[in-house]
Amino acid sequence: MARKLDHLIDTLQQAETLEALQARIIALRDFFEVEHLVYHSVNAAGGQYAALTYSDDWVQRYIHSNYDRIDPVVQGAYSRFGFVDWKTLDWTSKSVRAFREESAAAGVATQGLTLPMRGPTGQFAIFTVNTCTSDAEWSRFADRSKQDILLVASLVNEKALELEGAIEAAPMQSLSPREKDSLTMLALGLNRSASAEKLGISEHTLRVYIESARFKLAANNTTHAVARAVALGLILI
Amino acid sequence: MARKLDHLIDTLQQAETLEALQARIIALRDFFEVEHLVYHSVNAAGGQYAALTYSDDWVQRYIHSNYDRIDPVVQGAYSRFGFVDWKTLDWTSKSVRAFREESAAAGVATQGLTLPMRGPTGQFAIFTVNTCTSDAEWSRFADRSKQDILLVASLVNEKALELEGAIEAAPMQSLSPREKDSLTMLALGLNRSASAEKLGISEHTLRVYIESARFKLAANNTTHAVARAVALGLILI
DNA sequence: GGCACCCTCCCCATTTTTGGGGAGGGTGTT
DNA sequence: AACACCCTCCCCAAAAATGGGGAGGGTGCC
Repeated sequence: MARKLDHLIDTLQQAETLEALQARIIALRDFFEVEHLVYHSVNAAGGQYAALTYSDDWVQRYIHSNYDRIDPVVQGAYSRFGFVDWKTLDWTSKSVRAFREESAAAGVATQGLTLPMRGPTGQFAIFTVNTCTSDAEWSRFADRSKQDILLVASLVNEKALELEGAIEAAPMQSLSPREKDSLTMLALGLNRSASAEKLGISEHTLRVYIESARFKLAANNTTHAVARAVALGLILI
Repeated sequence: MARKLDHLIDTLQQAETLEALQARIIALRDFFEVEHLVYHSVNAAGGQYAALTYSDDWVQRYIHSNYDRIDPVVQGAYSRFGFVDWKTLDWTSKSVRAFREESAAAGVATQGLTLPMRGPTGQFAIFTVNTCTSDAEWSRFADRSKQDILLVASLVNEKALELEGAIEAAPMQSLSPREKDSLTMLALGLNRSASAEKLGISEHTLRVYIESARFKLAANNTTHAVARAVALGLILI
C-alpha cells in the first residue's frame, strides 16, 4: 500500500505537462478508491487550472453558472485553515440545496474532504477527495488518509504551479514600508487625515504614498489598491 | 524511526497549551537531530506567536530590530511556494550579510529549510529546520525529510491556530448577494456609477447595498468595508 | 560618484463619496 | 399569515478624494 503510493508520487513528480498531471489525478483517484479527486487552482491574475475527475459536462456548467460563488465547498475552504469535511459545511440555504442536487445528478458524491492551499500573491488552490461511503466508513477513511492526502495535495499543487510557470513568475510588486503603512491605515477604516495623523506625516505626504502604491498595484482608485493589497497579502488587517 | 515520529505526532496533537507546543518543538528538534526548529505565525490581526529553539536573547534582538524586514528567509518564504532551501536565497546585500553574521553568532546554523504556510485573511506562518551539516549531507537530509517536515509543519500550524482560537474566530457576517456584488465591483476598481451600470441597477440602489454592507461589517467607510470583505473571504477578487 | 528609490512637504479646481432620510414590492421561513 | 430580509428607486447638502504638478534630502547599490 505504502509502496504503491510512493510509486505514484514518483510518477507525479516526473509529470512534464498539465495533461500528464491530469492522468496522475486519475491514477490517484483509483489508488484512494474514491469517486472523484479534484485539484483546482486560481492564481492572482485570475487564471485558473483544474485537474479533476468530474464529468466535462458538470465542469462546463459549473464554470458557466459561476457556481463557485455559491458552492459551500469553495466558500468554506476559502475561509478556513486545513482540512474541511463537507459535513461541517452549511448546505441549508435554498440555492445551495439546488446546487447540491444538480451536482449529485452530475455524479458528485456526498462525502468530501477538501484541503485549501495558498501561495503568495493570493494564489489559492483546493484539493478534494469525494466519495459515497457511509458516515462511519467515511470517518475511518478520513482519519486514515489525511496524511497521505496532505502529501499528495502539496505535491500536485507544487507540480501544477511549476508547470504553469507560476513559481518563476513571482515578480511580486513590492510596496515600500510607508506605502504599506498608508494602505493599512486606509484598510483599517481611517480616512486620509486620520491616517496621516496616525503615521505622523502630513496628509499630502500620505497621498503621495497612496498614489505610488496605486500605480504599482495598477489600481484605479484607493479602494481598488487597498483591495488588491489585502488580496495579495501585501498588507495584513 | 517511523514509529518514533508517529508517537511524537500523537503527543503533538494532544498538546493543550502553547507552552506544551513549545515542548513538542524541542522534542521534534531532537527527533530530526538538527540544531533548531522554528515555528513562527503571524495572524491577520498582526498578532504573533512563535515556538522555537533559538536563544531568547536572539529572539528579543530579532523582534526589537525588526529583522523580519531584512531576513531573507522570511522575505523568501513569503514570496514563494513550498519549501525554500536557504541556499537558494540571496544573502549578498550588505545589511543581509551583517544580519547573517549576527544570527550565526547567536547560534543559528547555516543550512536551513523553510516551509511557508498560509491561511485565510493573510495568516502566514513559517516552519524552519536549521542545522550545520555539510552540503552533501544536508542535501540527503532534505530529500529524505521533506515529507516528514511537511506533515509536522502542518500539524504544528493547525495546533497553534487551534490553541490561539483562530479557527473558531470565524463569526463571518453574511452579506446578501447584491451586497457582495456591489463590494466586488468596488474591489475591482470600478467607481459607483460604473459599478451600478455593470450590475444593471441605479447608482442610488448601489449605495443602499454599500451602506448596508458597511453597517454589517462595522466599517467606517467604503474602503474599510471592501478591505474587510476581502480579508474575511466574503468576496473573491 | 551617479543612479535609483524612498521619505517628506505643498497648491488648485473638479469630481466623487458620504450621511441620513423615505417608500414600495418581492421572497423565504416559521 | 406574519415577519424578516432582500431588491429597487429617489433627494440634497456637506465632506472627502482625485488628478497632476513641483521640490529637496536621505540611503543603499554598482
